[in-house]
Amino acid sequence: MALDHAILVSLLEQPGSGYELARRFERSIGYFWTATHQQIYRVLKRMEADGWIDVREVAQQGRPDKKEYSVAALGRDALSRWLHEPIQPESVRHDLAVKIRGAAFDDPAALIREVERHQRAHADRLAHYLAGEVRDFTGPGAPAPPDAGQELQHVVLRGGIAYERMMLAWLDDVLATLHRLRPER
Amino acid sequence: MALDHAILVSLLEQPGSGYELARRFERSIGYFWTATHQQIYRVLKRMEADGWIDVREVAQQGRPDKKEYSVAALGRDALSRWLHEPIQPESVRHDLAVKIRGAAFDDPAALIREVERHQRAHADRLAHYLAGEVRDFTGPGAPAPPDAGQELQHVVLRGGIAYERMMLAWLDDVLATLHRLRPER
DNA sequence: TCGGGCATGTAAATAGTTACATGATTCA
DNA sequence: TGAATCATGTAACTATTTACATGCCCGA
Repeated sequence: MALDHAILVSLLEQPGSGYELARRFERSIGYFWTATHQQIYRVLKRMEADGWIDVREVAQQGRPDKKEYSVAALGRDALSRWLHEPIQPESVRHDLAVKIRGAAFDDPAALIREVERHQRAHADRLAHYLAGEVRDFTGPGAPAPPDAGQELQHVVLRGGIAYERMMLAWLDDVLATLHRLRPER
Repeated sequence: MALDHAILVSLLEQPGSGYELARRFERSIGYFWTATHQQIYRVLKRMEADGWIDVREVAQQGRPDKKEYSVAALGRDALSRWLHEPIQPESVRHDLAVKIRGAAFDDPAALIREVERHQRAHADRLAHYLAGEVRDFTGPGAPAPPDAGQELQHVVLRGGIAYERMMLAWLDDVLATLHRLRPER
């Protein structure tokens, strides 16, 4: 289970509250590991009880108080242990592929809208990634020379960019296939 | 939840037993939706109780009897309903990306072996996909002209191929980055 | 005063993983 | 005889999702 570890990494990059983590899981780290705030609060509680993370109550002005979590020595050890363990081939969950194969038993043309929707979502995400890359890594405001952490974050982002480009190209292929199968043409 | 639907699609493509489904989920449909036999038997039982699928006891020679499942009208309806519903952006789970970002707080070079392992796994899977493509779709034994079902299965397979190629290229990028970060060099 | 953002949670249901269990047949 | 394949399951645990819940502050 890597939610624990994803949270530890995020807290090492920047300590923060459960709420802040939940927002990071909607962007940034959330692009390769999703989690809702309910899950995050539960895991934070457990990791705190296990001594993996420390809490600090932070009073804020004009906002509710928050609990700022940071990684303790035990948490660092747990992360390190996980990093040195091999991980098994990741399990994929690709609804759209199931739908495409299922379309053979329904109306393939009915999927066109759905595929177009996905294509737009991927195009948006790609644009977002590319903007982030310029902002954080390749633009004039980016730190030079980058440190190891930045290099590693950048290569993960490049993976996201490559993934979105691959998906857009494939969804084009899917659309062309669906159009070819339409009876009326 | 798409496991139900993945099973329905697989049974429409070819009726079969829980055991056979479990093996399909190790190949073919399993490349974009994973499930273990325990999950499959549970879902089959539920779908049978709901009248989505029919069972037929099949006696076999030299093997235990099996229950052959096939999709009933109610199951087809359920699948059709799902196909016409939009699906939400899929949630990603990418352990390796978490590990790479985590490596900033450990020894990045220690990840090299792990990344190489993943690269080999993706290369194997790509070779497997390409062999399947020739066998089922582009080779001389393939049916010509292909029907809609084959076209759709082929486009899903092309997606798998594109994914594996993208991953191999990205893992090269990751390795180059990790090597660049090694202190000794 | 109403909606949205900040902040934290509980409860219930569903899904997924891991471990255990059984029993037949075939092949080395 | 022992391992591998075929075949089906139960039980316990862990993870994830969805729904419900509270309360403060700020700006329109």
